[in-house]
Amino acid sequence: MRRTHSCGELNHSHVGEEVVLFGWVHQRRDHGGAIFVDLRDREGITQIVFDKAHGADAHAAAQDLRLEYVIGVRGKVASRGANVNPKLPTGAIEVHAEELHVFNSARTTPFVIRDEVEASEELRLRYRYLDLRRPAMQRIFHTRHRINQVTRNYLSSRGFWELETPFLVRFTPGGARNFLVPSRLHPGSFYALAESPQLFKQLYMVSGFDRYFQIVKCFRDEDFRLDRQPEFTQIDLEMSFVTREQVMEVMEGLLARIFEEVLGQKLQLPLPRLTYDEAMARYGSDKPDIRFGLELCDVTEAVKEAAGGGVPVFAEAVAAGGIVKLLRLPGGGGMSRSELDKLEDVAKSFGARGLARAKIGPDGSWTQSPLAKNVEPGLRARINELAGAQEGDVLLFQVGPAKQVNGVLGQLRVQLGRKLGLIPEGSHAPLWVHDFPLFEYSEEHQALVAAHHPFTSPRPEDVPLLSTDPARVRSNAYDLVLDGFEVAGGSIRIHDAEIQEKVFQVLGIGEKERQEKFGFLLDALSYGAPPHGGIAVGLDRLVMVLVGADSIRDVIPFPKTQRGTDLMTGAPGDATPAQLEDLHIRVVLPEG
RNA sequence: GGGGCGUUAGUUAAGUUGGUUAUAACGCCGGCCUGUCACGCCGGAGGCCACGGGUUCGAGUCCCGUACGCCCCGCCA
Repeated sequence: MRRTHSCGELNHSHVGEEVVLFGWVHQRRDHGGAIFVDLRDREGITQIVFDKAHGADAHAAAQDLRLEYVIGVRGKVASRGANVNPKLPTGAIEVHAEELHVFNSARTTPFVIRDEVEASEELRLRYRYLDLRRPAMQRIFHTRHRINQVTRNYLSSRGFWELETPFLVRFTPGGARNFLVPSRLHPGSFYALAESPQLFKQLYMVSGFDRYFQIVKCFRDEDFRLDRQPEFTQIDLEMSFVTREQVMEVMEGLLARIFEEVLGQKLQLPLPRLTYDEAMARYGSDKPDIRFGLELCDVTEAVKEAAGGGVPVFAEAVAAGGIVKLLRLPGGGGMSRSELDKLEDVAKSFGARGLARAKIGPDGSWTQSPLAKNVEPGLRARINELAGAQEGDVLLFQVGPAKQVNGVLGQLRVQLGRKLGLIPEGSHAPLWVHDFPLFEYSEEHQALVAAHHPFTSPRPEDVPLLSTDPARVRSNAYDLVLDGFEVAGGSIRIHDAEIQEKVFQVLGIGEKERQEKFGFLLDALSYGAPPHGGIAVGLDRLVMVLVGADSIRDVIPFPKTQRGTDLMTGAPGDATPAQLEDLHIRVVLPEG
């Protein structure tokens, strides 16, 4: 037997043809004289009918079929007349089996291979090859394939060359923790698995390749989140002789093509933009989900003018240089005390000390709030005015350092937006966030560190600040944000030796350290480097958002669990003493 | 490193203030059935209640610890 068609393509036009289908037994309905089998392959499901009239031997053999047997069927395509199954694309026809061949039987699977049957994720990961049989999973990876294809076609058409970079690289400090690979030939020396192709793509620009892209794995030994895995894929690109506008234009074009191809949606270009400061002020996040409102309201100035307005925590916060912001929940006054208490617990889990609140009563009075007793009417009225508070609303306050206040309210906003059903189903809202600070203060190092990486260029108008007030320098960096996820980030790099020198000074990286760590790149930049910049897309995250998956694991074929293990293969595993000896490695396990 | 939630037939879940034989659905096995399509009907098998301690006359249920899974903080230039 040789396959003539897939299980997803037969329709009325094939009626009367003899066909051969191969696939898995998806469902079996035995009516005695007739046995119906839904045959499944990658492309779809076709109903096969076994009965004595069309094939007595086949009908007899079909009685032994069980779920997930792998079979081949030869038979004639027949119309189902009025008895169509509207749920199947092939529902207008069926195949009357004349010959059945069983390629392989199958043990009873740990879970039924069907979209509606939800097994625990743990079990799905242990039997990932079975989980991947589910049509819903196959659709995801087909989508992922199409995004790859669109990306290659689009970027090639825009003059980009697909070029590769090494995974085994020299360890470079800063940034994500690297996975280390011991060198057998150089005892005591290690490669690092590349956390990104960053330095190599810049070298391609120095080499004159002009426009590079790559769909590439990156490795980062950091803790996991629902959108973070230790190995993930980037669509990485870099361009010579461009401004950030040109990089953004290419990226927007790519995203628009992907939206059109995958969702059939036209994307309105150019995309909206927010500065980092604006994003933090209005949404409390540098990756805001702008599919819904519920914006934060800053009342710091009003509190300052009123000298705390009789509320001790307000007064303390502004005296210490902190801020006061609130989230107004329209109609939130209907929430019960315990609901609000739960919200306070949520806020605490985000690092808040508490969650002061006020329900708005008639005439703008505040009720059910410790604030209500203390607050001066003048400040209360001003805050109500700034927040647009109406009777029946509830105001949720955070006071303290800006970073904490924005962090807590920003996360609370997302949680509430989801809980209150403010996010329109199936909608997407991409935007740019730009003008990030070039440096940020690291508590750990008690010093300014690069917010992006040390080769990110400052905004030209901020260059003078490098010597006077480096903390205020904004960068030529930009993130593409989609529905609350950072799906791409990039920057225009420094190609001017003088500016690079100043950045290193701010970062406290001396001559010796530079040569040691980045010498090859600095050398390269000194031999005639074009102005250049680029961006890298987190492909897994993008796919996750576009297909509506709950986690990045659903769009990676063989992902790791949160503790970094592969439940199917058992990785990571032990090394043999001989392997360790070869690598000149001795294992010292932690105590206990 | 820290916080939270979970773990009961093959699977997904229920299991009351601690109380006799731990339920259901799907799956599995056997039988019947020629128009089902989440087929239907009849019958059956299937349990170290994650693991280890403890409290108690008595623990799936209460307490402590461990393992595993998930979510979050830190971390992710």
